[in-house]
Amino acid sequence: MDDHVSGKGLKRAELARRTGCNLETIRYYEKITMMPEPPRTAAGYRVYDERHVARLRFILRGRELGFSIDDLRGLLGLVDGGRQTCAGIKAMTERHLADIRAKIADLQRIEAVLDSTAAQCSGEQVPECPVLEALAAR
Amino acid sequence: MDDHVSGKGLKRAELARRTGCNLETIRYYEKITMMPEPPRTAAGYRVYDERHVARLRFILRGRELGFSIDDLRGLLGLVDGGRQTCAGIKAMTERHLADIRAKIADLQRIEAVLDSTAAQCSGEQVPECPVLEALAAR
DNA sequence: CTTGAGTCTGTAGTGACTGCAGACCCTATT
DNA sequence: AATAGGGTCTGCAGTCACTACAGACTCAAG
Repeated sequence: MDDHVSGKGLKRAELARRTGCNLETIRYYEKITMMPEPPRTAAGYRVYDERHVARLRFILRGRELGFSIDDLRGLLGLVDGGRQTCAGIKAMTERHLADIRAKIADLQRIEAVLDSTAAQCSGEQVPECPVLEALAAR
Repeated sequence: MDDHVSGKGLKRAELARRTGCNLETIRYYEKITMMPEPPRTAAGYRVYDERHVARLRFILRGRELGFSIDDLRGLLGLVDGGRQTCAGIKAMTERHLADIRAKIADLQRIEAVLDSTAAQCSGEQVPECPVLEALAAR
């Protein structure tokens, strides 16, 4: 073991497990500079610590909330720079919130169409299916 | 002009305009066999007719409603084959509806998080921004 | 000392497009 | 008839955010 101090020095798989991130995605985030290059063991194995865990969780959570990689780069830039203009973050969040709401509205419209057309389906083998007609209609 | 009969024989740009589809996407749909290869003029220009318009609208509408290309391939296969088992289509639609509903639920959860955290933003330049903390939290 | 699991690298594939370069072609104007 | 401009053709590269793989290496356990 390169480290035997309790809890310190995670390998890639361990970081993946602790964050729920896909193994390869960690390497990908490093490549696109979303994650810093971690120190390595003599053999070249990546060694992560708690700050890496926190940062990766931040990224994953942001992605879960629908922020793009670029949005998160902005957010992380603020964190890294230390000068967090809360107003800026708020504005960004609110833009994003508007996006989310638009998406919800879209999906609800789709839901209504699908729901009403599926309800009309007899299940029989008929030449015209209401779902197909709903798709064809304009 | 290759055709001068009213309304017949659309060129690619015209099909794009009439359906709202991107010009290149038409060619893409042809390549992945979602759209049939249309007849060509002597010079090699694609010539579309009303059936192409209808089919492309069907595809675009389906995509708008969140069906994948593969879903639509299935749907179109039924249409093309003539043997439309309405029950099958209904089942597919209902699976898809469940997906849509799950997506709506997800987005609403995200909306709630973003909304409440953005609301806490003072707009001042503080060391800790609630949005950032919401992201970091787990 | 071997075996099996984990890690390393670079690269290719995914889905659903979108964009571009360079060669043709067609129409209208000079 | 020559030319200028648009539209169209082709193949291929790029996008986004990953995900998967092949082949070489390293490490700990039996």
